[in-house]
Formats: sequence, structure tokens, C-alpha cells
Amino acid sequence: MADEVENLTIGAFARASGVNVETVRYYQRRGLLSEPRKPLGGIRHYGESDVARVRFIKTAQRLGFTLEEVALLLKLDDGTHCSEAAAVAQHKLAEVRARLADLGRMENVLADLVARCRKARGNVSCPLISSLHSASVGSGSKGDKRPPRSTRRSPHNK
Amino acid sequence: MADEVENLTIGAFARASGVNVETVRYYQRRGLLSEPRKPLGGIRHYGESDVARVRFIKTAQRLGFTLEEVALLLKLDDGTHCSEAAAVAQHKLAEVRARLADLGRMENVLADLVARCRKARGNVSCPLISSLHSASVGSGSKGDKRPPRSTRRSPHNK
DNA sequence: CTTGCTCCTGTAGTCAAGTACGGAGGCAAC
DNA sequence: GTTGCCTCCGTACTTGACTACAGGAGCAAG
Repeated sequence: MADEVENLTIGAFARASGVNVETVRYYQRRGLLSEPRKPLGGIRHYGESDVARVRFIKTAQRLGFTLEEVALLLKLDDGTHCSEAAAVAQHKLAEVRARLADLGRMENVLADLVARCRKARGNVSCPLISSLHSASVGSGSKGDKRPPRSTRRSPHNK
Repeated sequence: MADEVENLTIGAFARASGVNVETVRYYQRRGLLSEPRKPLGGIRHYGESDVARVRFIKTAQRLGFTLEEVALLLKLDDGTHCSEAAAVAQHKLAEVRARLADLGRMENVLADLVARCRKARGNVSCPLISSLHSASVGSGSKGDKRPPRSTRRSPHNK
């Protein structure tokens, strides 16, 4: 029960990937998804590799990558130009690690917060901000600048 | 050398926090930051706790939380109502853990990709998508829904 | 052969999160 | 006493990522 997910129309494809049709088209416009060969009548078909691709995009977005960044990651995956891929990958890796560290800190603080509140249910001054702040993400000193952007997560996923 | 960062005007404050003035005001409008007592002439002043708060917001955003979600987190920190705080915190904690898992997977794949590309610089078919996909983030079955939105992160941070 | 469903293309609207701008006023220094 | 650099407030524009809608066509069932 796994390979009847082939030859999907765009509607079925969208449903299978958990996004809506417009989003699929949007991704195609953005170049994140290629539109398959358009046969005679003009109805395109999609397969499970496409589904995986969309899922990947969605996951990456949840982790704070923009579509632009995701596009880059996807290019790495598309075989070839492996030499330059390594550079990009390494850069992304650093970012990912920074985020991991922050998230880890956040996890600790939250877990701690929950634990505290559970027993000392009165007024403990949950030090959420300060703990995250104390050794937080990049942005070293005030003299920093970050030329590229970065953005956030996705809505919907109906 | 740490407490001359008090009594900042909005401009200095913004610079110290790594955002721009408009962003500060925007956060005030959104209720993420309270505007300090407005004295006689009408120029407000900010201290390092405000700076910490903004940094926290920015960090949380980098990790994929919307401003709305961040607002919630901040409410937890503001002492009091600790009982309900615990519930929210726990929910957030679960999310954070899911993200951690995804990011961890991503890290592995990227590290692997880099390693592969370094030695086998030819055409290795870097299996980025599939590895992330294979045991990916939440969104359990197709029967899920998420009523509110959520969006992506922030730009800038000049 | 019309109704209903899906597809295709293209353009327009929405929402979050900023970012910019314009006018008014404070204060310091030249 | 005016020039410059702020501040304050409010409104309007921009960007990224969708989401909706309009108009036209293909095909199957009734």
C-alpha cells in the first residue's frame, strides 16, 4: 500500500502533500517545484517524489527557513554541482546548529518553568527571558549586521 | 561596565537591541513591549530589561515562533498566573521538542552531505529530501487541521 | 446536451511583520 | 535664533507567502 500514489492530478497531489492547489502552483512559479510534462489534453501528473519534496519544504519552513533558502537546499539535493553545494551546505549547517542551541536552551527553560510552576504554584518569577538571553543566538556585539534576511514558518497546512 | 545601559532613549534602545525604532514602536502597538512612563517633555526612556526582552523576541522568532506566540511566552514570564502558564509552557515545550528533532535530522543530513561532497566530489546523489521526509515533523496523518495561522519570521535586524 | 467536477492560466487580494514618511515639537550648539 | 538631530504620533507602503477568483476547457454521468 504505497505505490498507488503515483500519477496524481494536481488536486490529489495537493491533498496528499497537505497543502492546497494554489500553493502547489505558487511553488512552481517560485521554481521550488517543476511542473511535469504536460501531455496532450493538458493535465499534469505528479508522483510521490513530488509529495516528498513538498513535505520537505514545509518542514524546512517550520524550522525557520524562507522559501528562498529552501530553494537553495533543494538545489543541493538535485545531484550535480556538488562542489559548490558543500559550501552552501556548510553555511546552512552552521545556522542549523545555532538554532539547535537556541532551541535547546528554550527547551530547558520551558521544562524548568513547567516543573517549577507545578510545585511552587504561587508566584515564582519564571526567568524565561533572562535565561534565553544570557547566552543567546549569534548577534554577538552591538556592532553586527546581517545582510541577508531569513524569515519564518508557514501557515495553514490544512 | 554593565549598567550604564539604562535610561536609553528610543533610538539608543533600538540600536542596543539590534532592531530599528519603528520596530520598537510596532512591538509596543502589538503589546509585546510596554511603553515606559512618559515624563514631562515627553521623551520615554528604556533600560536593559527592555533590551533583553527585545532580544528574546528576536531569538524566539528565529526559532519559528510568531509574534503572537512570543507574546504568549512573554506573558508566562511576567510572574503571576503560573497555573495556566504551565499548560501553555508544556504545549510550547512539545512544539520545541518536535522542532529540535527536525533540526537534528537536518543537521545530520547536512553534515553528511558536506562530508560526502568533500571526498566523493563527483556526483553523489545527496539524499536530502528523503532523509528528512522519512520520519518528519508532526502533521501526523492527513486528518489534521490547524485553525489559527502562524507565519514566518522576521526580516531585517540591521 | 447540460450539469458538475476538475483542470489550466492569469491576475488580484490577504495577512503578518516590518519599514518608511510626513509633520510637529524639544533641546543643544554654534 | 536658526540649524541639526533627535523624539512623538499617525498613516501608508513593502515583502514574503499564500489564497481567492474569474474565465475557459475537457470529460463523465445523468
